[in-house]
Amino acid sequence: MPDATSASAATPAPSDFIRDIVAQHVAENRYAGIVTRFPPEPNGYLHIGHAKSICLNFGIAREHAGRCHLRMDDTNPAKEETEYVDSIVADVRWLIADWADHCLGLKPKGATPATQTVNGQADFYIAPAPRAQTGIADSIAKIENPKSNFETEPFFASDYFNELHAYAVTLIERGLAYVCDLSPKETDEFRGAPDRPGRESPFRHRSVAENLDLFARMKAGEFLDGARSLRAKIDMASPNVWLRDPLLYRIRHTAHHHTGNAWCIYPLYDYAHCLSDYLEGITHSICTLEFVDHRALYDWILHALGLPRPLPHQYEFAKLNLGYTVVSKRRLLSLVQEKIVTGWDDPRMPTLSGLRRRGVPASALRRFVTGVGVTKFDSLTDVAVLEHAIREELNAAAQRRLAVLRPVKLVLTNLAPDETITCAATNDPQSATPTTRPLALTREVFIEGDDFAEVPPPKFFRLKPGGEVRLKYACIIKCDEVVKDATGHLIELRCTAQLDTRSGQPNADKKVKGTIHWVSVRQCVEAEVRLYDRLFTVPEPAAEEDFLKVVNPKSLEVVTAKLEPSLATAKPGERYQFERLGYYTPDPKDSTSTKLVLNRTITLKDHWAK
RNA sequence: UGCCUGAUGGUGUAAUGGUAGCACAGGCGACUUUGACUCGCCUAGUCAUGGUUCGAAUCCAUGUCGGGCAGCCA
Repeated sequence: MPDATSASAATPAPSDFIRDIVAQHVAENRYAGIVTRFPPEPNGYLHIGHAKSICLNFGIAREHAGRCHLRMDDTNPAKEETEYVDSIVADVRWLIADWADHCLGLKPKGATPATQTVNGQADFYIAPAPRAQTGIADSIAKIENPKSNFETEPFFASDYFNELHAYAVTLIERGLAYVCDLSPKETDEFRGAPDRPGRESPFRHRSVAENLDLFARMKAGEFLDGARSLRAKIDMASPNVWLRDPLLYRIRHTAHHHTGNAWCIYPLYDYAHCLSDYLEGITHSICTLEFVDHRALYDWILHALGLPRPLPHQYEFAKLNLGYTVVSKRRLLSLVQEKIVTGWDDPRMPTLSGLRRRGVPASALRRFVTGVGVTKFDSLTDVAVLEHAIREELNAAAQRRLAVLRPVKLVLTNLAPDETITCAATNDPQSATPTTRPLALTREVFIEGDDFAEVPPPKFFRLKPGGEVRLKYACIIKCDEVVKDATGHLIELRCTAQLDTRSGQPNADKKVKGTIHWVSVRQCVEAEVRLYDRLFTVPEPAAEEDFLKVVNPKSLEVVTAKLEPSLATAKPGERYQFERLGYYTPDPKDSTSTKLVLNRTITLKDHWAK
């Protein structure tokens, strides 16, 4: 199987109960090929919970040389917008890049299902854009650039409205669906309760001819919203409430983002989803646990139609719950509206766009969700697992740099004011063939405020009065004097540099307990650095009565940092490890060539801090 | 007092009738010009009670606890 990343090449293919089922089907030759789908509703931004689903669906497609269709589940005209379609495509593209983009199933722009004959029976089918012809990378590029005349696009459930309508007519003709005049409120009352059977609608036994006529008039726009609906005729006494004559179509005189004003009746999820899967030739329709009860309806609709091709099946897994985070759309929205964050892509948000902006690599998200596994157990995953995955990826990929967040001036009294000593700093210590860059040591440097303590706590092995530490990549220094102003505030530290302890010098091997980072006062650059922390103070903010009350007031701290000069040209997309501090990346929105703005993706692990 | 679904260390997840393992977190130590990384060691678990079996996390029964379901949302 194709695999571009070395990290995942070393990782064995994941195994879980759904993959076991798929493998079984492959062994049995049940389908011609494996086709999954990721079907978001374009009414919000994708978040880390979606990442689990995306990686599962694309992962399975990838492991079986199959396809995963990206489909907009857009059957509700009132809630969906084109703006979201674009962000969803971009987020999915980013998450699967260099991993499963060869499995991304798209369709020719504007394509709708075609009629075909299977075993002498009429059938509808929508073919994906051929891989060889369009070239995934090419088609994606065009999708991402709306100015170009692209020829592929995601699948849209709304592209199937004609076929869905035809299927509904078939259901009516078979006496399996009827037009119901009950109001929404009455429908509710007639449905009964989980422990109490429902009652049949008085309109349940209309003739086929009357149902056909009424349904046609619904479509023609003769009735008001909610005045009538199309219902499946199943069983009002079923213990499964979703089988109590569920609604198939509702009337909505509302324009749709994709079909405009072509329709005033719109199919509901349960009706549209199984058939969309069928039309696209999906084999494994994987969704979350809340749809378990809907599976009987999924199967009922497909079987009621007597469709000629192999039917898709639905499988359910538990969605991701992550400690210290919320993902529900309502809560995410209120974080934005209450201005607790700056937007959907605020680096503290668990949205894919927020995580991306924060500097989290897509590979880290994939590593994370793979590690979490796929089960039916409703669990709460420790954020530490996510953080670990991020550090793993970044440790291997990020260039090392020196930066000081909270500068304290330090004077090397035995260096002349204009003297510079060039040191070699390692860029990539994890590499088999590390490279270096020059760093200038000067008389005045900045060190981290945290790295000096006038009254050191026990086991403090950084700088203290009379103590020695190594300046990373330079030499050992000794703190001779602490200079303070009249109010007792620290002005500067006066130290002696032991130049013969530099690399290559006679005493290079001299050991000291601590090594600290630094930047030259004369040669550094300044930057705004945004220090992010978790957004909430409790592991399960969604369980709070008011989750806004447990927002972490210190989730963002902004500092003006001093950076080594090589960082002056840092560009968005680049990721650095500031030694002894953490991983940082230029903010793609706010960082400019004249004003550097960096986001802290994550700190380094720090046992000492505990 | 309905239906569906689940329960393995602190957390997540393996073991599909045959040695309860892995990862994260935590602890101790080694290494270290990053208190990082890496490496070694350690802590800690089968919801309960019965049953079947030579043998049960696994199969059966009962119970307990958790999650989901009664939108013309998805």
